[in-house]
Amino acid sequence: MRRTKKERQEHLQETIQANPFVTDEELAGQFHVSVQTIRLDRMELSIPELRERIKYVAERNMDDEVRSLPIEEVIGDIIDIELDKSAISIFDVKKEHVFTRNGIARGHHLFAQANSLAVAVINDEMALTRKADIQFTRPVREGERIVAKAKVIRTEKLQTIVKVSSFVGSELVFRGEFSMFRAPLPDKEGQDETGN
Amino acid sequence: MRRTKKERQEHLQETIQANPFVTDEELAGQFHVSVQTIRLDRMELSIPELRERIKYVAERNMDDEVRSLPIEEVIGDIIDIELDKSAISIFDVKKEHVFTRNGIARGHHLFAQANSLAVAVINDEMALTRKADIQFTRPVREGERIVAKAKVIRTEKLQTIVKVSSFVGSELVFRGEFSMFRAPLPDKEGQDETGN
DNA sequence: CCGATATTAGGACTAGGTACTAAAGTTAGT
DNA sequence: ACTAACTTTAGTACCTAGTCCTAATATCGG
Repeated sequence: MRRTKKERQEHLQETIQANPFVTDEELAGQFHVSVQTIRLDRMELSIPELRERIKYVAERNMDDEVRSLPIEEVIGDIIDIELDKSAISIFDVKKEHVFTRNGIARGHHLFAQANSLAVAVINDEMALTRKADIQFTRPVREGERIVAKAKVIRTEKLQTIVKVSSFVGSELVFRGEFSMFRAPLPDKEGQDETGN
Repeated sequence: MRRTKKERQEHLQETIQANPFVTDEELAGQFHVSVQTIRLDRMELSIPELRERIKYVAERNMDDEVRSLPIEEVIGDIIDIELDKSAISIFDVKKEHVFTRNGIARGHHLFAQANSLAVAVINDEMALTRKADIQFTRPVREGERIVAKAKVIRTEKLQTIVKVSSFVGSELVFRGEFSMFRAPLPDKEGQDETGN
Protein backbone atom coordinates (compact mmCIF):
# COMPACT_ATOMS: atom_id res chain seq x y z
CA MET A 1 0.00 0.00 0.00
CA ARG A 2 1.34 3.38 -1.07
CA ARG A 3 1.44 5.68 1.92
CA THR A 4 1.91 9.35 1.48
CA LYS A 5 0.20 11.60 -1.00
CA LYS A 6 3.54 12.63 -2.39
CA GLU A 7 4.59 9.07 -3.14
CA ARG A 8 1.31 8.37 -4.83
CA GLN A 9 1.52 11.46 -6.97
CA GLU A 10 5.02 10.67 -8.12
CA HIS A 11 3.96 7.19 -8.98
CA LEU A 12 0.90 8.55 -10.73
CA GLN A 13 2.96 10.82 -12.90
CA GLU A 14 5.19 7.99 -13.99
CA THR A 15 2.28 5.68 -14.61
CA ILE A 16 0.51 8.15 -16.86
CA GLN A 17 3.74 9.03 -18.61
CA ALA A 18 4.28 5.38 -19.41
CA ASN A 19 0.72 4.79 -20.50
CA PRO A 20 -1.30 7.89 -21.29
CA PHE A 21 -4.28 5.74 -22.24
CA VAL A 22 -5.27 4.91 -18.69
CA THR A 23 -8.54 6.20 -17.22
CA ASP A 24 -8.99 7.72 -13.78
CA GLU A 25 -11.06 4.74 -12.79
CA GLU A 26 -8.31 2.32 -13.68
CA LEU A 27 -5.81 4.42 -11.80
CA ALA A 28 -8.08 4.57 -8.77
CA GLY A 29 -8.17 0.80 -8.80
CA GLN A 30 -4.42 0.49 -9.12
CA PHE A 31 -3.70 2.90 -6.30
CA HIS A 32 -6.54 1.81 -4.04
CA VAL A 33 -8.00 5.28 -3.75
CA SER A 34 -11.16 6.87 -5.09
CA VAL A 35 -11.46 8.41 -8.54
CA GLN A 36 -11.90 11.80 -6.92
CA THR A 37 -8.52 11.49 -5.31
CA ILE A 38 -6.98 10.68 -8.65
CA ARG A 39 -8.65 13.72 -10.11
CA LEU A 40 -7.39 15.98 -7.38
CA ASP A 41 -3.95 14.55 -7.94
CA ARG A 42 -4.11 15.19 -11.65
CA MET A 43 -5.16 18.75 -11.01
CA GLU A 44 -2.36 19.38 -8.59
CA LEU A 45 0.09 17.93 -11.06
CA SER A 46 -1.66 19.63 -13.98
CA ILE A 47 -2.03 16.38 -15.83
CA PRO A 48 -4.77 16.71 -18.42
CA GLU A 49 -7.63 14.28 -18.73
CA LEU A 50 -7.41 11.10 -20.77
CA ARG A 51 -8.89 12.55 -23.93
CA GLU A 52 -6.61 15.53 -23.92
CA ARG A 53 -3.63 13.29 -23.40
CA ILE A 54 -4.59 11.06 -26.30
CA LYS A 55 -5.22 14.06 -28.48
CA TYR A 56 -1.85 15.47 -27.66
CA VAL A 57 -0.08 12.25 -28.59
CA ALA A 58 -2.08 12.04 -31.82
CA GLU A 59 -1.30 15.61 -32.77
CA ARG A 60 2.39 15.08 -32.44
CA ASN A 61 1.98 12.17 -34.78
CA MET A 62 0.13 14.22 -37.35
CA ASP A 63 2.85 16.84 -37.51
CA ASP A 64 5.37 14.19 -38.37
CA GLU A 65 3.18 12.58 -40.98
CA VAL A 66 3.24 15.67 -43.11
CA ARG A 67 6.96 15.72 -43.58
CA SER A 68 7.58 12.02 -43.66
CA LEU A 69 7.31 10.87 -47.22
CA PRO A 70 8.77 12.85 -49.97
CA ILE A 71 11.70 11.89 -51.97
CA GLU A 72 11.18 14.17 -54.88
CA GLU A 73 11.13 13.06 -58.43
CA VAL A 74 14.51 14.47 -59.24
CA ILE A 75 16.96 14.24 -56.45
CA GLY A 76 19.43 17.04 -56.67
CA ASP A 77 19.95 19.50 -59.49
CA ILE A 78 22.03 18.36 -62.36
CA ILE A 79 24.46 21.12 -63.13
CA ASP A 80 26.57 19.41 -65.72
CA ILE A 81 26.18 16.34 -67.85
CA GLU A 82 27.98 14.64 -70.69
CA LEU A 83 25.94 11.63 -71.69
CA ASP A 84 27.63 8.28 -71.25
CA LYS A 85 30.61 10.04 -69.74
CA SER A 86 30.01 12.03 -66.60
CA ALA A 87 27.57 14.16 -64.67
CA ILE A 88 27.44 16.41 -61.63
CA SER A 89 24.53 17.28 -59.38
CA ILE A 90 24.10 19.24 -56.19
CA PHE A 91 21.75 18.58 -53.33
CA ASP A 92 21.12 20.81 -50.34
CA VAL A 93 20.41 18.97 -47.14
CA LYS A 94 17.41 20.47 -45.41
CA LYS A 95 15.54 19.74 -42.23
CA GLU A 96 13.29 17.18 -43.89
CA HIS A 97 16.29 15.10 -44.94
CA VAL A 98 17.82 14.55 -41.55
CA PHE A 99 17.05 12.44 -38.53
CA THR A 100 15.37 14.66 -35.98
CA ARG A 101 17.41 12.98 -33.29
CA ASN A 102 20.86 13.89 -34.43
CA GLY A 103 20.56 16.15 -37.47
CA ILE A 104 22.38 13.69 -39.69
CA ALA A 105 21.14 13.16 -43.22
CA ARG A 106 19.36 9.90 -43.85
CA GLY A 107 21.35 7.61 -46.06
CA HIS A 108 18.72 7.07 -48.65
CA HIS A 109 18.85 10.68 -49.73
CA LEU A 110 22.52 10.44 -50.54
CA PHE A 111 21.83 7.20 -52.27
CA ALA A 112 18.94 8.72 -54.18
CA GLN A 113 21.06 11.59 -55.41
CA ALA A 114 23.82 9.28 -56.56
CA ASN A 115 21.47 6.74 -58.07
CA SER A 116 19.49 9.39 -59.91
CA LEU A 117 22.67 10.74 -61.34
CA ALA A 118 23.76 7.30 -62.43
CA VAL A 119 20.44 6.89 -64.22
CA ALA A 120 20.63 10.33 -65.78
CA VAL A 121 24.09 9.91 -67.19
CA ILE A 122 23.05 6.93 -69.23
CA ASN A 123 22.08 7.77 -72.75
CA ASP A 124 19.35 5.24 -73.34
CA GLU A 125 15.64 4.88 -73.15
CA MET A 126 15.84 2.75 -70.12
CA ALA A 127 18.29 2.49 -67.26
CA LEU A 128 17.74 0.42 -64.18
CA THR A 129 19.99 -0.14 -61.25
CA ARG A 130 20.98 -3.76 -60.90
CA LYS A 131 23.57 -3.62 -58.22
CA ALA A 132 25.25 -1.06 -56.07
CA ASP A 133 28.15 -1.05 -53.73
CA ILE A 134 28.13 1.99 -51.56
CA GLN A 135 29.87 3.58 -48.64
CA PHE A 136 28.95 6.47 -46.45
CA THR A 137 32.27 7.90 -45.46
CA ARG A 138 31.19 10.87 -43.39
CA PRO A 139 27.87 11.91 -41.91
CA VAL A 140 26.27 14.87 -43.62
CA ARG A 141 24.38 17.48 -41.63
CA GLU A 142 21.54 19.82 -42.23
CA GLY A 143 22.56 22.88 -44.22
CA GLU A 144 25.39 21.19 -46.06
CA ARG A 145 25.53 21.02 -49.84
CA ILE A 146 26.38 17.71 -51.43
CA VAL A 147 28.04 17.66 -54.81
CA ALA A 148 27.79 14.29 -56.53
CA LYS A 149 30.05 13.40 -59.42
CA ALA A 150 29.25 10.46 -61.62
CA LYS A 151 31.68 8.88 -64.01
CA VAL A 152 30.95 6.13 -66.48
CA ILE A 153 33.66 3.54 -66.07
CA ARG A 154 32.83 1.08 -68.80
CA THR A 155 29.97 -0.15 -70.90
CA GLU A 156 29.22 -3.68 -71.97
CA LYS A 157 26.35 -4.98 -74.04
CA LEU A 158 23.54 -4.29 -71.62
CA GLN A 159 25.39 -3.10 -68.63
CA THR A 160 27.15 0.07 -67.61
CA ILE A 161 29.29 0.66 -64.59
CA VAL A 162 29.01 4.10 -63.06
CA LYS A 163 31.03 5.39 -60.17
CA VAL A 164 29.63 8.20 -58.09
CA SER A 165 31.51 10.21 -55.49
CA SER A 166 29.76 12.79 -53.35
CA PHE A 167 31.45 15.60 -51.57
CA VAL A 168 30.72 18.28 -49.05
CA GLY A 169 33.34 20.88 -49.82
CA SER A 170 36.43 18.82 -50.41
CA GLU A 171 35.42 16.00 -48.11
CA LEU A 172 34.21 12.73 -49.53
CA VAL A 173 30.94 11.79 -47.86
CA PHE A 174 29.67 9.04 -50.10
CA ARG A 175 31.06 6.71 -52.69
CA GLY A 176 29.25 4.16 -54.79
CA GLU A 177 29.65 1.89 -57.71
CA PHE A 178 26.47 1.30 -59.65
CA SER A 179 25.88 -1.48 -62.09
CA MET A 180 23.22 -0.23 -64.45
CA PHE A 181 21.11 -2.24 -66.79
CA ARG A 182 20.40 -0.42 -70.01
CA ALA A 183 18.09 -1.10 -72.91
CA PRO A 184 17.62 0.82 -76.13
CA LEU A 185 13.85 0.56 -76.31
CA PRO A 186 11.17 -0.39 -73.86
CA ASP A 187 10.06 -3.64 -75.38
CA LYS A 188 7.02 -4.06 -73.17
CA GLU A 189 6.75 -7.76 -72.75
CA GLY A 190 4.36 -7.20 -69.90
CA GLN A 191 0.75 -6.36 -70.69
CA ASP A 192 -0.60 -3.13 -69.46
CA GLU A 193 -4.18 -3.96 -70.18
CA THR A 194 -4.95 -3.68 -66.52
CA GLY A 195 -4.93 0.06 -66.92
CA ASN A 196 -2.54 0.28 -64.02
CA MET B 1 -23.80 22.98 -52.74
CA ARG B 2 -22.90 19.29 -52.90
CA ARG B 3 -25.75 17.38 -54.48
CA THR B 4 -25.76 13.64 -54.32
CA LYS B 5 -25.23 11.49 -51.32
CA LYS B 6 -22.43 9.72 -53.07
CA GLU B 7 -20.52 12.88 -53.76
CA ARG B 8 -20.92 14.01 -50.19
CA GLN B 9 -19.71 10.70 -48.82
CA GLU B 10 -16.64 10.70 -51.01
CA HIS B 11 -15.86 14.20 -49.94
CA LEU B 12 -16.47 13.26 -46.35
CA GLN B 13 -14.03 10.41 -46.51
CA GLU B 14 -11.32 12.63 -47.89
CA THR B 15 -12.02 15.37 -45.40
CA ILE B 16 -11.73 13.06 -42.43
CA GLN B 17 -8.68 11.39 -43.90
CA ALA B 18 -7.00 14.75 -44.21
CA ASN B 19 -8.04 15.89 -40.75
CA PRO B 20 -9.18 13.17 -38.39
CA PHE B 21 -9.70 15.73 -35.64
CA VAL B 22 -12.92 17.12 -37.04
CA THR B 23 -16.21 16.63 -35.19
CA ASP B 24 -19.53 15.60 -36.72
CA GLU B 25 -20.90 19.01 -35.91
CA GLU B 26 -18.13 20.75 -37.81
CA LEU B 27 -18.62 18.42 -40.73
CA ALA B 28 -22.37 19.05 -40.70
CA GLY B 29 -21.63 22.76 -40.92
CA GLN B 30 -19.18 22.30 -43.77
CA PHE B 31 -21.50 20.13 -45.81
CA HIS B 32 -24.71 21.96 -44.96
CA VAL B 33 -26.44 18.88 -43.65
CA SER B 34 -27.50 17.80 -40.19
CA VAL B 35 -25.23 15.98 -37.78
CA GLN B 36 -27.48 12.95 -38.08
CA THR B 37 -26.77 12.76 -41.76
CA ILE B 38 -23.06 12.91 -41.09
CA ARG B 39 -23.47 10.09 -38.60
CA LEU B 40 -25.37 7.96 -41.05
CA ASP B 41 -22.66 8.63 -43.59
CA ARG B 42 -19.95 7.62 -41.18
CA MET B 43 -21.78 4.42 -40.41
CA GLU B 44 -22.22 3.54 -44.05
CA LEU B 45 -18.56 4.22 -44.65
CA SER B 46 -17.60 2.59 -41.36
CA ILE B 47 -15.65 5.61 -40.26
CA PRO B 48 -15.23 5.53 -36.50
CA GLU B 49 -16.12 8.43 -34.26
CA LEU B 50 -13.76 11.27 -33.51
CA ARG B 51 -12.38 9.85 -30.30
CA GLU B 52 -11.69 6.48 -31.84
CA ARG B 53 -9.93 8.13 -34.73
CA ILE B 54 -7.76 10.20 -32.46
CA LYS B 55 -7.00 7.20 -30.33
CA TYR B 56 -6.00 5.23 -33.37
CA VAL B 57 -3.59 7.92 -34.52
CA ALA B 58 -2.18 8.22 -31.01
CA GLU B 59 -1.71 4.50 -30.67
CA ARG B 60 0.27 4.31 -33.84
CA ASN B 61 2.46 6.98 -32.35
CA MET B 62 2.89 5.09 -29.10
CA ASP B 63 4.06 2.00 -30.90
CA ASP B 64 6.76 4.12 -32.43
CA GLU B 65 7.80 5.55 -29.15
CA VAL B 66 8.61 2.12 -27.88
CA ARG B 67 11.33 1.84 -30.44
CA SER B 68 14.52 3.74 -30.27
CA LEU B 69 14.02 5.54 -33.53
CA PRO B 70 10.87 7.35 -34.48
CA ILE B 71 8.90 5.52 -37.09
CA GLU B 72 7.91 8.60 -39.00
CA GLU B 73 11.37 8.52 -40.46
CA VAL B 74 10.87 5.10 -41.87
CA ILE B 75 9.88 4.60 -45.47
CA GLY B 76 7.16 1.99 -45.60
CA ASP B 77 4.99 0.69 -42.80
CA ILE B 78 6.61 -1.49 -40.25
CA ILE B 79 4.33 -4.39 -39.54
CA ASP B 80 6.54 -6.40 -37.26
CA ILE B 81 9.70 -5.71 -35.36
CA GLU B 82 11.91 -7.42 -32.86
CA LEU B 83 14.66 -5.03 -31.92
CA ASP B 84 18.15 -6.20 -32.75
CA LYS B 85 16.71 -9.29 -34.38
CA SER B 86 14.40 -8.73 -37.30
CA ALA B 87 11.80 -6.47 -38.82
CA ILE B 88 9.30 -6.44 -41.65
CA SER B 89 7.87 -3.50 -43.53
CA ILE B 90 5.58 -3.07 -46.48
CA PHE B 91 5.66 -0.43 -49.13
CA ASP B 92 3.09 0.08 -51.85
CA VAL B 93 4.51 1.29 -55.10
CA LYS B 94 2.44 4.19 -56.39
CA LYS B 95 2.58 6.37 -59.43
CA GLU B 96 4.97 8.81 -57.80
CA HIS B 97 7.55 6.08 -57.23
CA VAL B 98 7.98 4.90 -60.78
CA PHE B 99 9.65 6.15 -63.90
CA THR B 100 6.96 7.63 -66.09
CA ARG B 101 8.75 6.14 -69.04
CA ASN B 102 8.33 2.51 -68.16
CA GLY B 103 6.36 2.27 -64.93
CA ILE B 104 9.25 0.68 -63.09
CA ALA B 105 9.96 1.71 -59.52
CA ARG B 106 12.98 3.90 -59.02
CA GLY B 107 15.70 2.07 -57.22
CA HIS B 108 16.12 4.56 -54.47
CA HIS B 109 12.68 3.83 -53.13
CA LEU B 110 13.51 0.19 -52.65
CA PHE B 111 16.77 1.23 -51.15
CA ALA B 112 15.04 3.69 -48.85
CA GLN B 113 12.62 1.09 -47.59
CA ALA B 114 15.39 -1.40 -46.92
CA ASN B 115 17.75 1.14 -45.42
CA SER B 116 15.06 2.58 -43.18
CA LEU B 117 14.23 -0.86 -41.96
CA ALA B 118 17.87 -1.55 -41.23
CA VAL B 119 17.99 1.63 -39.17
CA ALA B 120 14.74 0.89 -37.37
CA VAL B 121 15.70 -2.59 -36.33
CA ILE B 122 18.70 -1.31 -34.44
CA ASN B 123 18.00 -0.76 -30.80
CA ASP B 124 20.22 2.21 -30.15
CA GLU B 125 19.98 5.95 -30.04
CA MET B 126 21.89 6.32 -33.21
CA ALA B 127 22.24 4.15 -36.27
CA LEU B 128 23.96 5.24 -39.45
CA THR B 129 24.58 3.36 -42.62
CA ARG B 130 28.28 2.93 -43.33
CA LYS B 131 28.24 0.60 -46.25
CA ALA B 132 25.75 -1.26 -48.34
CA ASP B 133 25.93 -3.93 -50.94
CA ILE B 134 22.72 -4.17 -52.85
CA GLN B 135 21.12 -5.87 -55.78
CA PHE B 136 17.93 -5.23 -57.63
CA THR B 137 16.89 -8.65 -58.82
CA ARG B 138 13.63 -7.84 -60.53
CA PRO B 139 11.97 -4.60 -61.58
CA VAL B 140 9.01 -3.59 -59.49
CA ARG B 141 5.99 -1.97 -61.04
CA GLU B 142 3.34 0.46 -59.98
CA GLY B 143 0.65 -1.18 -57.88
CA GLU B 144 2.89 -3.85 -56.45
CA ARG B 145 3.44 -4.26 -52.76
CA ILE B 146 6.97 -4.73 -51.54
CA VAL B 147 7.54 -6.65 -48.35
CA ALA B 148 10.98 -6.03 -46.91
CA LYS B 149 12.43 -8.38 -44.33
CA ALA B 150 15.41 -7.33 -42.31
CA LYS B 151 17.53 -9.68 -40.30
CA VAL B 152 20.33 -8.75 -37.97
CA ILE B 153 23.22 -11.00 -38.86
CA ARG B 154 25.78 -10.04 -36.27
CA THR B 155 26.79 -7.22 -33.99
CA GLU B 156 30.27 -6.11 -33.13
CA LYS B 157 31.29 -3.27 -30.86
CA LEU B 158 29.98 -0.40 -32.90
CA GLN B 159 28.86 -2.13 -36.00
CA THR B 160 25.90 -4.25 -36.94
CA ILE B 161 25.35 -6.19 -40.11
CA VAL B 162 21.77 -6.28 -41.33
CA LYS B 163 20.53 -8.21 -44.32
CA VAL B 164 17.39 -7.09 -46.02
CA SER B 165 15.42 -9.02 -48.61
CA SER B 166 12.46 -7.49 -50.36
CA PHE B 167 9.76 -9.44 -52.06
CA VAL B 168 6.77 -8.90 -54.26
CA GLY B 169 4.67 -11.92 -53.57
CA SER B 170 7.16 -14.72 -53.42
CA GLU B 171 9.61 -13.12 -55.83
CA LEU B 172 12.79 -11.56 -54.57
CA VAL B 173 13.10 -8.07 -55.98
CA PHE B 174 15.85 -6.59 -53.87
CA ARG B 175 18.58 -7.84 -51.64
CA GLY B 176 21.03 -5.86 -49.57
CA GLU B 177 23.60 -6.16 -46.87
CA PHE B 178 23.93 -3.10 -44.70
CA SER B 179 26.77 -2.34 -42.41
CA MET B 180 25.37 -0.09 -39.74
CA PHE B 181 27.28 2.10 -37.35
CA ARG B 182 25.61 2.26 -33.97
CA ALA B 183 26.14 4.39 -30.90
CA PRO B 184 24.32 5.51 -27.82
CA LEU B 185 23.49 9.15 -28.37
CA PRO B 186 26.15 11.72 -27.52
CA ASP B 187 25.13 12.86 -24.07
CA LYS B 188 22.02 14.83 -23.45
CA GLU B 189 21.91 16.28 -20.00
CA GLY B 190 18.18 15.96 -19.96
CA GLN B 191 16.21 18.27 -17.74
CA ASP B 192 12.99 16.61 -16.86
CA GLU B 193 12.40 18.90 -13.98
CA THR B 194 8.85 19.55 -15.09
CA GLY B 195 7.87 20.57 -11.62
CA ASN B 196 6.17 23.70 -12.84
C1' DC C 1 -49.15 10.02 -57.36
C1' DC C 2 -46.86 6.29 -55.06
C1' DG C 3 -43.09 4.11 -53.03
C1' DA C 4 -38.34 4.12 -52.08
C1' DT C 5 -34.63 6.45 -50.54
C1' DA C 6 -32.63 10.32 -47.97
C1' DT C 7 -32.68 13.54 -44.45
C1' DT C 8 -33.83 15.51 -40.15
C1' DA C 9 -35.54 15.58 -35.35
C1' DG C 10 -35.83 13.91 -30.86
C1' DG C 11 -35.20 11.00 -26.77
C1' DA C 12 -32.61 7.82 -23.94
C1' DC C 13 -28.15 6.35 -22.81
C1' DT C 14 -22.77 6.20 -22.55
C1' DA C 15 -17.80 7.26 -21.21
C1' DG C 16 -14.87 10.02 -19.18
C1' DG C 17 -14.53 13.58 -17.70
C1' DT C 18 -15.04 19.16 -15.03
C1' DA C 19 -16.58 22.00 -11.24
C1' DC C 20 -18.41 22.39 -7.10
C1' DT C 21 -20.16 21.43 -2.31
C1' DA C 22 -20.15 18.81 1.71
C1' DA C 23 -19.05 15.38 4.81
C1' DA C 24 -15.96 12.43 6.84
C1' DG C 25 -11.16 10.62 8.02
C1' DT C 26 -6.38 11.53 9.31
C1' DT C 27 -2.49 13.93 11.17
C1' DA C 28 0.04 17.40 13.78
C1' DG C 29 0.65 20.76 17.30
C1' DT C 30 -0.04 22.47 21.61
C1' DA D 1 -7.36 15.19 24.43
C1' DC D 2 -8.86 18.61 21.20
C1' DT D 3 -8.79 21.63 17.67
C1' DA D 4 -7.11 23.19 13.13
C1' DA D 5 -5.47 21.88 8.90
C1' DC D 6 -5.03 18.73 5.56
C1' DT D 7 -6.69 14.69 2.86
C1' DT D 8 -9.92 11.68 1.08
C1' DT D 9 -14.38 10.35 -0.31
C1' DA D 10 -19.15 11.11 -1.88
C1' DG D 11 -22.54 13.15 -4.49
C1' DT D 12 -24.66 16.41 -7.70
C1' DA D 13 -25.11 18.99 -11.93
C1' DC D 14 -23.16 19.69 -16.27
C1' DC D 15 -20.22 18.81 -20.58
C1' DT D 16 -18.80 16.72 -25.13
C1' DA D 17 -19.11 13.76 -28.65
C1' DG D 18 -20.83 10.46 -29.44
C1' DT D 19 -24.39 5.53 -29.97
C1' DC D 20 -28.82 3.48 -30.84
C1' DC D 21 -33.42 3.79 -31.87
C1' DT D 22 -37.94 5.59 -33.51
C1' DA D 23 -40.59 8.62 -36.11
C1' DA D 24 -41.61 12.26 -39.04
C1' DT D 25 -40.72 14.70 -43.14
C1' DA D 26 -38.30 15.68 -47.93
C1' DT D 27 -36.98 14.54 -52.24
C1' DC D 28 -36.62 11.83 -56.36
C1' DG D 29 -37.59 8.42 -59.98
C1' DG D 30 -40.88 5.76 -62.44
